[in-house]
Amino acid sequence: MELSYKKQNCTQVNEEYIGKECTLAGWVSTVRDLGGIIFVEVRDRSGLFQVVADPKVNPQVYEKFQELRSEFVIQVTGTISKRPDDTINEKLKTGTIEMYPSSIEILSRAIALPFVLDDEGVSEEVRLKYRYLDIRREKMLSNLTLRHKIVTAIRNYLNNNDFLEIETPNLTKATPEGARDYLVPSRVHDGKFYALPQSPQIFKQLLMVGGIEKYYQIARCFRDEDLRADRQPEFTQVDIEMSFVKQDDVINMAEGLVVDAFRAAGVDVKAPFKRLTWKEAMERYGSDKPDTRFGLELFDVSDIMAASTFEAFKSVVEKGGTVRAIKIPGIAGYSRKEMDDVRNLAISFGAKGLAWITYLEDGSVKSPVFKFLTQEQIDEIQKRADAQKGDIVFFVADTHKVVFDVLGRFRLYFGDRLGLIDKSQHDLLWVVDFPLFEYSEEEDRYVSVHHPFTMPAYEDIDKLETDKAHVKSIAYDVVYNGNELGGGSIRIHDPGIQEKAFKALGLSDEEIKNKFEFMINAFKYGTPPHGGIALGLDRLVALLVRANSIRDVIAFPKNAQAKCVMTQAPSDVSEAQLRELHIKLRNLPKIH
RNA sequence: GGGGGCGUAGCUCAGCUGGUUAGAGUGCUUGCCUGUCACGCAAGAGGUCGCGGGUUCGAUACCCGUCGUCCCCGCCA
Repeated sequence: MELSYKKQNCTQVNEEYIGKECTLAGWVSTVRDLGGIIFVEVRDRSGLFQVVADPKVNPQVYEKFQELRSEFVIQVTGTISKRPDDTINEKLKTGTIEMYPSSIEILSRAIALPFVLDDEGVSEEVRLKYRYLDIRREKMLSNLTLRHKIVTAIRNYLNNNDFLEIETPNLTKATPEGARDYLVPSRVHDGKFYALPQSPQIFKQLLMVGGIEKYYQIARCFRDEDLRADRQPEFTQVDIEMSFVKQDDVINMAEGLVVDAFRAAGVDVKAPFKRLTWKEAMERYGSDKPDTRFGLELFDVSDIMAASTFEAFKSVVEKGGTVRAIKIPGIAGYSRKEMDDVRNLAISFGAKGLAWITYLEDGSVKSPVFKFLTQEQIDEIQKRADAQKGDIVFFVADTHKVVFDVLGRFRLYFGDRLGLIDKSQHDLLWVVDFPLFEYSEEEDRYVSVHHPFTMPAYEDIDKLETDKAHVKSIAYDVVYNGNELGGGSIRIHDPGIQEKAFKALGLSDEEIKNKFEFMINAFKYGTPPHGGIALGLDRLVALLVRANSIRDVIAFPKNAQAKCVMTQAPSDVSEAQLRELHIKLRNLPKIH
């Protein structure tokens, strides 16, 4: 596209343009003033192009070039020429050609930048404060470009499969469960608040009631929780819902989408992906998002410990807990201090203690728990672990939840520390058959693992009233290299089952009516069986560009304190604005 | 809410066991330089050592507090 100020992009110009006139516009990337001749690299989004000012060729242009400084915005027009053979720069796409401009226009000047653009070591704090400059960096440009390509691939895939892209409200109703809401006060309605959506969940289900059948949205979601490297208060989900589907339909659709999204990032993966049940994932890897690029699988020794004289472990099993173990190869030589560190690590992960058996290189075997075990029991453990000289087997006894959590983290820790993870792999899998509920100690009731609209497994519907802990759900997560890319479920489309599900969560009739009446009503008017999935776009892109933080794939992210260091949001507002919103602060901000 | 790391020039950092004039690289400014591409050479400007308090004859350094920032746990249906 030819623009008024610019007829070519920098890297569009190639040797075919030699002898032709071009007009480039962009930023001054570098000025190399050799005294009698000045070289300037012009940068636009496409890349770099060298222009040369020689007083013998054009004294007026040379004079103007002496004014140029880094990041000035300029327009140059001139004929493209081949560089002398010995001055070709192979690092540059346009390194065989250059321009001696016949005219130069300074479109805008720039003061000295707060940091050097090609310096990789600049702190994130500075980068975020001047994000508009940070975005000029090649790395950020390529991250945002790849994000665009991935979104484009996703849109193409869904459009080609007959989906409609539909927007849902950002001003909506506070949701009862889940994350904390961002609230938006209503000026029109004194004392009332909208909430920003944590996800378009309810609306996309109502679109199914509305007969849309196949919906998607690149949806902004908001959660007022503490941040992490991979969590922002506002983030983007690829939100999808389909009617007349069972689990395999959604999974097949999503696999095609992930394959296309990865291809857009230059990564070839093949569908179908592996599938693990939630139970298998927990028992083998201690995680519902297992990284299966390496082994170190957990194994069960509850039966052995229950038969031992080791009271601490025995009693755990008798109370319904479990004792599981993990074999870590080649660390039997750990010093006393290293073992103390390992034990402290286990405790920091939530273990009450840590037991182990060390298989020393000299063939001897040592353990603080041998006195509680018979030789047969010791042999059986070695057999299950397939322990060799140099290995250590660690044991944790507690509730299933704690044991899996501790050993799962142990596994990741040692996988990383021992360099067992093949970073070149692209390990994609589904975790299916999640439990529908989990018990919340804090609230002393069962809460949804996924959300309250998740369909129970057909064979478990009876258990909604009798055995909540063992109700499986038709919910599935897609996992990439040990990271949750997304998850979804088949939804309840039967008002009767939905009511049972709400009751199982301990919601009273009144609460159900207040919070979900519109939804229950909607479902009375003919609701297709439906289900869907949501994929975390920021995390997906961050993983594919191997960024340390999703902030690196978001143009204007918040920092870890949920502040925008560039705009200083969130900020105080005027008393007048508050009054209009009928809001009185408990602690007024300091006068400024 | 809890734990840990960091805070010294515009940027990235060094600074010994507490010692008198706080350094380097880079960026910036100026001068010289006609084929550079991390141009080179030279000179110069640039500091509330985050802030407050304490210990001390003396604190950038030690202690306490506080603020900022990053990571992790909790939390994130």
